[in-house]
Amino acid sequence: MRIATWNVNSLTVRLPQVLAWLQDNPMEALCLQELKQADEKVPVDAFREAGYHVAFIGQKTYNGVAIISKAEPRDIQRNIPGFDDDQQRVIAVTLDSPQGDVRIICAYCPNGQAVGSDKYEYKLNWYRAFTAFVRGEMAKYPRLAVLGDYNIAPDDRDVHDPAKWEGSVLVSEPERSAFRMLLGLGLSDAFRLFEQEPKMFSWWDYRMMGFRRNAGLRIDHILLSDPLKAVCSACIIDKVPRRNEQPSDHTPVVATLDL
DNA sequence: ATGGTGGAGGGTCCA
Repeated sequence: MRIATWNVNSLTVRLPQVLAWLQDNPMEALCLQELKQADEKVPVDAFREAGYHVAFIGQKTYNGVAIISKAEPRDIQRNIPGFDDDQQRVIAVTLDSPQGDVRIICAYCPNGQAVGSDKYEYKLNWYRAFTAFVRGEMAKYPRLAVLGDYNIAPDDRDVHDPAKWEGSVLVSEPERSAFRMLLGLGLSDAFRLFEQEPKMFSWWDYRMMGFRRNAGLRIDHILLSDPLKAVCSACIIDKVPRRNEQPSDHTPVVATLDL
């Protein structure tokens, strides 16, 4: 099975690109972030016609996440239980696989805006709550994948110009430490299980021709529990959709699981 | 240091 994550920066705008990409790249699960649309606007019918279920939690203007899946989603969890938050950033589902249940968590982690800002503090608090949530999910579901826009570049290999970015939001040490806490639960960054080309990124700023200069960051990740790590045979960043007209500023990350 | 672009929504806010 293949699973993927893609921050689409408005599903209203990007729906045709998502459907076209799924046509070329069938997925057992596709995690979407930044829908930027209310629940009633989520294009459930369009996905159904393409052969997919949709579990989602929408939000007007900002945030909103969805999991597109071939199998019918079960045990849908929206948001982080016990974490009071009006921003819709998390959804989790259980999917059937030949080896048994696979738990999929889709997350749009906060951006943080700038180190020291209120939004930065919110980001670090959010990560504490999210890590506790994932710890609980791991205890319940051995086969767990956590996919999303983490808004953290884990180390300098994931940054086009580490000197320029040093200490700033998305790469600061407290953020990287929060990311390592997640890994510390027993999760592995699927992309780093394999040899990769240098300067591989998943996001490029719209401004200053970021994509043309490959001035990007790797901030979209697929984390796998050990039982899924053991069956993961590939993880790639698909840069093709970033070359579309009217692209998202992010591009999909895909993991292949031999299940 | 500033501002560059894109999305949403009708002000600016967010990324």
